[in-house]
Amino acid sequence: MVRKTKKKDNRLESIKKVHSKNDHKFTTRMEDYLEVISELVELKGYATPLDISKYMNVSPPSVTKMLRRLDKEQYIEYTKYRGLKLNPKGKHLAEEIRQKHSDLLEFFEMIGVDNTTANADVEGMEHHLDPKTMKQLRKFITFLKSKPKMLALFH
Amino acid sequence: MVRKTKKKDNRLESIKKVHSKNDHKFTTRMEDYLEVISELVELKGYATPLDISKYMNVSPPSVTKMLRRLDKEQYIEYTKYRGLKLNPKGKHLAEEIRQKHSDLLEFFEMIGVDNTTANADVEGMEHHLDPKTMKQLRKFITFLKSKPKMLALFH
DNA sequence: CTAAAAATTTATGATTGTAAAAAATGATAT
DNA sequence: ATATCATTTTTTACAATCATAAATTTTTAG
Repeated sequence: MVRKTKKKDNRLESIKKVHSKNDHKFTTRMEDYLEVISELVELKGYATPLDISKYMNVSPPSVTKMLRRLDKEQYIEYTKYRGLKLNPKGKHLAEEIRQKHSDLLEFFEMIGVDNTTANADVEGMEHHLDPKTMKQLRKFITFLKSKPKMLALFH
Repeated sequence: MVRKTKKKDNRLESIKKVHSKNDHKFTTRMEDYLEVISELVELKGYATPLDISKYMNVSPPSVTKMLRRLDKEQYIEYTKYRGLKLNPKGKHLAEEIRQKHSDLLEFFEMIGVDNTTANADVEGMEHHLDPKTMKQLRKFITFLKSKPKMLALFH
């Protein structure tokens, strides 16, 4: 009796802890933009507001506003009409997200999730995973890769 | 050359697809509230605005507003000052989230993520996973459980 | 030097949050 | 049983984030 209550209580307590205000300066939306910007820079060497708007599926004015925000918070250096450059801070964060994205995608495809679904899920999830979790996941992926026969058994 | 560009393009295309407007009637915030409400109902038989506000870490007025929204969208039946009841629609959604939560938690703990971290990550992720992905994950968890020696090898 | 394209500004809307004030409920003391 | 008072709940007024449409400005291409 007490045990059961205790367990549920813990669950609610966990949920509560998660919902407590975190003083993060960056929102997941900022991360989304940063990821797209970083992909574009990687791909073409630069990122225009129009391209960003296309891949974020938002209107150009939304992009302009976010660019100002990202500049103010030092993730990018942005000069209006002149373009933008990722700052070290932004580069670092984008790299972290890209790494998470890759790892999660690899894992999902390993366990048989189709590419489209995996990409969609990863895009939603990637902002919410602790480095500790990612470390364990990477370790596990490596382990799985070292046991190809085992994974074959699963499929 | 072309190959590399092609691959990156696909990645951006995937990201784009994910950010396209989905006409979901419910936001992840609504899901968060619904989850807490469902936990409270499970635990105490009812959910008061004050309790909800405590576990969501928001102020009571925020709760009142969300309750109206959830009522309008038919997830709960809410009569002011009188309490609330989960509708089938809300019950179903909450159950789905709880199931995801449990499964994800189980998996993370299997691969060695501590309970606190796992709970935090799961709370953030759970709203973003496709049923197809969850199905594969459950299948994989079952598989792992059937191979305890293998998992021991990982740890 | 234009005309088209791209980028930005302005005005505004939806969602989600708060603080402070008001209203309703419920518990207690007579 | 009811008047009173503390607690809970709701309303009101307003803020932050992120979005858009329409108008404007800047850049760029011919």
